[in-house]
Amino acid sequence: MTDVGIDRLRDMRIDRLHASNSGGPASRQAYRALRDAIIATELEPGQRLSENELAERLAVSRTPIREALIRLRDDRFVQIVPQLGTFVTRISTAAVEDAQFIRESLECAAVRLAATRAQDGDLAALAGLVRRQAEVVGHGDYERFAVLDDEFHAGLCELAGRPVAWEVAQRVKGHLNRVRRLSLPQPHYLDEMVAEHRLVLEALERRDPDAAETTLRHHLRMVLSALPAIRAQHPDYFQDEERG
Amino acid sequence: MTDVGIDRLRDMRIDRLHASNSGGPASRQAYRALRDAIIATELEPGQRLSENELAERLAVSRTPIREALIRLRDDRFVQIVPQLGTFVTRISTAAVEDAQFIRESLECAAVRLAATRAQDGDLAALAGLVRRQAEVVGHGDYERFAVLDDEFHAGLCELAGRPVAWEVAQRVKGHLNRVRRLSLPQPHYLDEMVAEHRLVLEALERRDPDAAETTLRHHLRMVLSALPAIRAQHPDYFQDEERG
DNA sequence: CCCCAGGGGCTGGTATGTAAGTATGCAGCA
DNA sequence: TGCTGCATACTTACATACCAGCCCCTGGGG
Repeated sequence: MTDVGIDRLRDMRIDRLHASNSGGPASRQAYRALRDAIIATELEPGQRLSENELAERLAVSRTPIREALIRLRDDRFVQIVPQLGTFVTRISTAAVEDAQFIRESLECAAVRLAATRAQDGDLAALAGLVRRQAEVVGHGDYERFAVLDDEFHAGLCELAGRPVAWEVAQRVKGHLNRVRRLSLPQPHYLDEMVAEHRLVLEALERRDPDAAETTLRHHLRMVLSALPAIRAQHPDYFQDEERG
Repeated sequence: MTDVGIDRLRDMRIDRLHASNSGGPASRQAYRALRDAIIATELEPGQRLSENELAERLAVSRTPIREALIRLRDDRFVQIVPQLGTFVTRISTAAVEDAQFIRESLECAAVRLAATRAQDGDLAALAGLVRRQAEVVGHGDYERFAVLDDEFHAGLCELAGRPVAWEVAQRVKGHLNRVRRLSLPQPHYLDEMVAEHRLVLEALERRDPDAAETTLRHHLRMVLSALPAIRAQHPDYFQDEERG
């Protein structure tokens, strides 16, 4: 396990801690700040972290930092090796596929439920969401689209009466987002996303569980298509040379 | 939120900490000990926990206890209220159904994969497992069966090439186990379990994903059938009076 | 020149101390 | 009798201090 160099730690934008993460206890703020930084690869895969350094940089003691790192370890975003160090996990093809499997299983099961339970009013709200997505894509606002995208998928689980499905999916989704961030967003890619959202929505309006599931599954798998290209571009970010 | 009384804490069998949980750092041992105690309702739903009391009882400092409680909160087994106390979560019908949904979604997706990927040798191993289950049920060994049951479901995910599915399922399964422990095990119930395992196995041997999924889904839902009776028997263990 | 032994400086794991906030019970008053 | 307000004894959240173990570098011997 090579050390990328702790100097990179200085690249992390700690102002994240004072931005959207300002709510709640320090440990939770630290968790969000570190998680965001890892997903954005501001903290690079393989990089060694130091509890002391992080504590100093985020202006808190080691205790909340430690609690944040424990949660990140459960999320598999860091690997804690006693008496050696804490490392940002390298991207593993297997781990990404695991995350994809979990998300796909949960969301597809949810969308089937949604197709049978959804009320017209709920679907109208979802339709409005898709329209707004089309808008922001027109303006090339990638960040805003990411938020609306999350809201769409959260909405699906909500409609199914299983918001917990989205909570779990969101936790593993970080691994997918880290990969997605490495590929430059292409406008035409975003258009496809919105179009597929629309297809899912239409299947729901027809109360067709099979079509909804099939469409959503295809939609969710788009993310993985960019994986090989990214691994070729950033081989040092991956831990597996061969297909795992 | 009423306090059941901290005296109940003394009921917890701390020797658990020195039994199967002896491996690893103290924080992990504490986590397992507390989790086991909660699932076995040695720590009762709604009961207030004290970091100091637990630390004293498990003969460690408050730090590892605290880290264990944080993990348990992520698992939704305890609820931490700042400056007030930490409480064992009451059983929530909604939470149990959530856990059931997640487990069912993941395992059913896995068993479909297993039906297409399984090698003959793997299936033979699984068959041996089912045979051993029949044996221990014959001896009325409930504890041993629980272990073999876990191994069976873990094996399904393994065959699918998605061991992570079982890891996630196992974490939420604690909520289901806590309910199951409250219902007295009936020998004929165990026989049914083994029979259904056999049905799943046969579907796999036929490489029939649909049958495997349907059978497994029915099997997994057996646990929930006891829920209303348990709620009637232990109303104080539940947080929801109505169906939620 | 090469190899190996040892010490210093890290690491995470644990223990303990400090601060801030809430429920509770009792004292005093209407 | 019933209500109000304060002192107190808890709680968690956070900060600090200490410990054991590993890495690495360096200096001395072969």
